[in-house]
Amino acid sequence: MASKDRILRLKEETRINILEAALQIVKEEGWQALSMRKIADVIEYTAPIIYEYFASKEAIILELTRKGFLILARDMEAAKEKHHLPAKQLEAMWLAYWNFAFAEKELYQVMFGVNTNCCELAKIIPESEAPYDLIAEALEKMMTQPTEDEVCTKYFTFWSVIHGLISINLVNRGRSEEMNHEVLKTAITGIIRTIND
Amino acid sequence: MASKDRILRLKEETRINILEAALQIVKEEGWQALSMRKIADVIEYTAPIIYEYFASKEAIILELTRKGFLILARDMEAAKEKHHLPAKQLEAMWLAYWNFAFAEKELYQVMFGVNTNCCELAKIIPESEAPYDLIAEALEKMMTQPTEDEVCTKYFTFWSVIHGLISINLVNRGRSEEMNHEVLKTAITGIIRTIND
DNA sequence: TACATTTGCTTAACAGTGTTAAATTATTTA
DNA sequence: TAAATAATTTAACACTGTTAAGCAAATGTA
Repeated sequence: MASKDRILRLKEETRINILEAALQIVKEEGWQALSMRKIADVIEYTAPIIYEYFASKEAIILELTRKGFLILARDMEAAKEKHHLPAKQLEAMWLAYWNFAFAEKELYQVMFGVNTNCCELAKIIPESEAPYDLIAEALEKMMTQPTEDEVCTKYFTFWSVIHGLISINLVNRGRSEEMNHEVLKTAITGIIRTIND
Repeated sequence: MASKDRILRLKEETRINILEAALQIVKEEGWQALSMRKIADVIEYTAPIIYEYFASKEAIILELTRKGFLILARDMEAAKEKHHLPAKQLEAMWLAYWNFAFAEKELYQVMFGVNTNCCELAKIIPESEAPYDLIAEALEKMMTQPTEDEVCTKYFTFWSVIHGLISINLVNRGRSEEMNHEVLKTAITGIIRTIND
């Protein structure tokens, strides 16, 4: 009964088609536009048959998330293998991580909970620039020859660490209080040390 | 006609009620559970009257976002005023920022695009731990006396900077390529310097 | 070949969403 | 009191995820 195999192969194929269709829609219109009926449209079926392959929309998203982690791991491993010095390996792996985030930004978004809906905030909400102004003022006083560019760079360095740590804590909550404190301290003193340097 | 004033005051009041109801629902059930009909239930009206006060659900969310930025700015200003040394001011302001994020985590989420849906990822997707394993291995080789705790701390320090910078770039896209590179380099070399220190 | 059964797929439906228009009720004005 | 205006609701539309019922084609069995 080789026809059984053929049918199983076909089923596996539409499973893949569903995932590909979903990712295609997300890449074209964003996560919020993803719907079961749209996926069905792309694979030229009606919505209910998707449930023969996935328990829910959530399950499809989860599978894409899993695929994302597999690609990320593959990229980081490849980067690691190109070097022998641990320090170089570190640098290469984080660069691979960085590149992955932008090459597969839709996957990165769902893997680490990054919403892109609220872009161009400053134009709609002017108040959103207050934090920058406050920090920039202090930074300028600390620098011997402050330039707009340098202040901005330092600001983003600080902001990145802190926002990153907050995001990580909010998304997969937990971590010990001490570790957070340690991370913050290490990062902030490390960055402050690089001012006028 | 003082009754005009009274009516205007009442209208202003239900406007506030709508915003408070929305925030209440979000705090109790999360952003994804927020709906116009639920808001209407809380303020004891039917959904359509909300449109007399806000053009859309999006507008309500935007107003809450704005309120969030106002609170954040107030907190940071208060922190700044308590110190004179710019370095101390910086530290205090970032701490205020940090505290705000957890005190008003729902507001922080919508202000900076942090999704909390995908928590406890490691339990559902084991592959999500691969990046940690890869990085940890390299970190251990670099440390003279590596402990699990220390490796973890360093990992999170790195991850925070990079994820933070990525998030910021994805959410309000833009920034110059050079600045990103500069921020990354500054942060990474700064952190590496603190290893075995 | 003829019938029964399973499979693949679709249509219809339910409960929910944001949003709008029409209908209704209450309030104010003349 | 009657007319006009404002406040509020009901009904509806187009969408969402999801489930159950129906149908039609392929398959298994006699």
